[in-house]
Amino acid sequence: MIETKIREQTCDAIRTLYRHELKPDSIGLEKTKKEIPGDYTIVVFALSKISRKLPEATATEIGNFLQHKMPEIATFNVIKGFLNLVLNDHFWIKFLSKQSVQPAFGFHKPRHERPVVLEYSSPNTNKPLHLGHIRNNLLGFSLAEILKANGHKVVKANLVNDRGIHICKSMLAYMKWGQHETPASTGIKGDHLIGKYYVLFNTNYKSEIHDLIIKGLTEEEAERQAPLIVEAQEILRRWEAKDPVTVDLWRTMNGWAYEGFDVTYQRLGVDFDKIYHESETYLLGKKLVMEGLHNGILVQKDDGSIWADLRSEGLDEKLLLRSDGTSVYMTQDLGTAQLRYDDYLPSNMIYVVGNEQNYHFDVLKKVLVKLGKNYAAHINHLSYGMVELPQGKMKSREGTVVDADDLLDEMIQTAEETTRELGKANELTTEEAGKLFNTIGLGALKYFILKVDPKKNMLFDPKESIDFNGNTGPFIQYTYARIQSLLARASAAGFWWEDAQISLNLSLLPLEKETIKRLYQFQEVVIQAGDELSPAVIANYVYELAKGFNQIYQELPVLKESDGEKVLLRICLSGFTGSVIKKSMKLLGIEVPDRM
RNA sequence: GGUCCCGUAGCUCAGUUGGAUAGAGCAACAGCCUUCUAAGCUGUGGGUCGCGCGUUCGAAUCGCGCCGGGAUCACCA
Repeated sequence: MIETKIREQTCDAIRTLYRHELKPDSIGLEKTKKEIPGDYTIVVFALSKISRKLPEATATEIGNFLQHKMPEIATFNVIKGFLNLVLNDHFWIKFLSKQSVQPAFGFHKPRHERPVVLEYSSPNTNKPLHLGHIRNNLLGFSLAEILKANGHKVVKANLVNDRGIHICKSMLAYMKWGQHETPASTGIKGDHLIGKYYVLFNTNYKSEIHDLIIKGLTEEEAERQAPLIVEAQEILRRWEAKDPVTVDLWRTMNGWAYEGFDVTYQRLGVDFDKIYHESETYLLGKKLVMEGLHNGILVQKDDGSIWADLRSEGLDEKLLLRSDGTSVYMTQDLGTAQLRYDDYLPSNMIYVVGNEQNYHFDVLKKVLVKLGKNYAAHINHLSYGMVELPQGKMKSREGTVVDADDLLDEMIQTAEETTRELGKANELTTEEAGKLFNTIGLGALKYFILKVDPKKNMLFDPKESIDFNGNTGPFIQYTYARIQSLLARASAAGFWWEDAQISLNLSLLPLEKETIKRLYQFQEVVIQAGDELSPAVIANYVYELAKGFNQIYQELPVLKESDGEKVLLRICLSGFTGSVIKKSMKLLGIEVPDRM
């Protein structure tokens, strides 16, 4: 990469001119601002201490040295302490003509090392997926693509939370009021049917609490003593005791949830290499806890409950096993971490989990360290922000959630309406049109979510449906489709961009050069997205790329250009841009249509 | 209350290993389709980067203190 070379040569310049050693990384190198002539800028303020000369003089000396040593540098200019280097067009055109045809451009060769286990999705089987889960799933899938592009082996793992008190609540409500209805008998998608009973439980539980408070109990007492919660706890005990009737219903209802989830996953276009079930990992967790107790690392209280004392590490005590011997969330997560480590010996275990669980992961790591597990250091919590509605946080129990399936339906429907209004689907078959609406609707949704920095909370307003103009998925898809149309016309005229022989002596217009430079950047953007675990880096990049291309498309003729050499250059530039758009979108899990 | 995160244009977001006059989109207004797809392009207006102090040649970016918002501190997950 040219940046590396500039850094190294700058160090060489400083060594030669000022007898001083610097590391290439310590050179302040950035892309030149748009309004100023130049491609790369070296910030020399800090170097003037070494040269003991004014910043301008230092910059000029280094500039002269670099221009002499690097044939890529055409000229340079100095503004205050900024040394702006102008690379010659030859360099950029050579890059374009060589790299545009490399299928692996921007991607790294597989590294032969231990895999990364990337956990994402991890639904609870007591309710259907909502917008928060969509963010999780899109982030997880995209990150897997990005890590693969960086040469990592990735195991996409889904840890299904299929046991616990929350499932028992849905089960209890079903036993009481279900009247043996099933997804088949009601026509309701399995996960939604279960969600219905979860809500039903909570409604009735709430009114029981209300009644008890009226009878004089405190809120806390009422929450603990309400008959429904006591019954649900009894079901959890029966389940852990493997009571056949309980296990049977549990298996049936979870099966409904899985059927429902599979449909939603498929629509979202996400998948997994490995499914873990809490019901299969909690026993290992229990075992780890018991070992810790016997080794004196954990403590047991009088009521039989088992705890980790983390007070010396700035946290509190943490329950690991209830007094009745049943497991909590942390118990199984200890087991899952161990299992995952044993299964893959991963170099890195990434958990895509919301930032509301930051404390959980602090505790998880510290407990594992206490238990002597060195792999705790490789646990990496990708803590993403909440999706908030205008009224605030979504709450399943209060019904203020944006359901995943409903949202997908709406997005696809809006895509259809918009496309028809523009009169664009007329020539397509029903099947093609359906696929296109799906591509656009999902593209809009996915891009909307992924363009935001994962770590930040984001707002979704259901009343203002997601846009299709401006900085959006469909805008980028549209740019891609335009390019494909252009290339089709080009090949009809006898030009194939893949084997275009571009003259290296052309001079570039500012718009052309800008886009070539941006294509060059793709390589570092992929690395940055991988380092930062941030699809948003890719999303913002591809938007800039598409925007820049649209400017070219609008202002410069491609096929109608009179200079044949220029036609080749622009076709090649168009084809390369299309290819990088497609790659970027693939890293986001977004498809691009050839026509729209 | 303790811990952590956030606060950039009317709205949604970029920009944060310190660098040049702080950027996009949406919304508003004004233009551009007899020429490669107008889901596009061009232009105008819109900012005490929450507030204050400090570090620095230089702060939206780093430090400290406030103000405002959120998360979490469960024998929930």
